[in-house]
Amino acid sequence: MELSDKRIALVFKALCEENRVQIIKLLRTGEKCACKLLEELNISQPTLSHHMKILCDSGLVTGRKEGKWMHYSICEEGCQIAKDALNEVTALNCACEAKSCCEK
Amino acid sequence: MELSDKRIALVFKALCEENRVQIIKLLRTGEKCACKLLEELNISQPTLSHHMKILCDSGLVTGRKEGKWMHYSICEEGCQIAKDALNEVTALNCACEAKSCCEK
DNA sequence: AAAATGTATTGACAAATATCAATGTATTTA
DNA sequence: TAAATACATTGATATTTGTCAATACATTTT
Repeated sequence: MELSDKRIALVFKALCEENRVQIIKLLRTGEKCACKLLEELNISQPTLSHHMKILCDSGLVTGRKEGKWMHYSICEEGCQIAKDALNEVTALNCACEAKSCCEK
Repeated sequence: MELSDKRIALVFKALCEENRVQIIKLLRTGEKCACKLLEELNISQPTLSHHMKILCDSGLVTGRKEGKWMHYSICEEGCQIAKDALNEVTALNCACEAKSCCEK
């Protein structure tokens, strides 16, 4: 499925901030609740909540509520969509690559 | 090579803005000069120059000056680094995935 | 039911970002 | 050499973003 440019920007917005990169890397070892993530980061609880919303909006991360806990994990489908999007936007179309515009 | 979280954020910053997504997609058909890109976008020349700087800083795009023209193209090495980074930050470590923290 | 706990939301503010007009700098053309 | 061209930089401004304290909400515990 083709994503809009706006949607692609939303996906990669997740990874354009250092704390969010750190958060998703923390989730590589599996599902973690927000309180656990909070222990490992030097940010306040509302700030974490803000970042988790952006990560979930991107599709790279998903959340599961269990009682009063919020469990976050990496979403493999969302990650595959991101990888596909990155491949797509950077895919050279070799047919036209040889000559450039604006020759001297 | 392992990139720092800050460097990863810089790479994906390139793709977190809609105009920049559009720009890199325009470059898929091959090298283009700034004036050609400008024709296809609804932004001013200084704004394009600003976005090209961010794209080049990310490593996804590279620039080549020829006379008064600036030719931009997708940098395959930089794109591979971005793909590797995306794979790395989203790579599940299956050993620990089964159980979560904060059980009820 | 009251207190405690985990998380989201709100409001405020500082910092970063996107944007354009004006200007500067090379380079080319006349 | 003067004018024109292509692009970058500067300065200004509006918007967005990241941050935290305070508060609200839902759930669990006592």
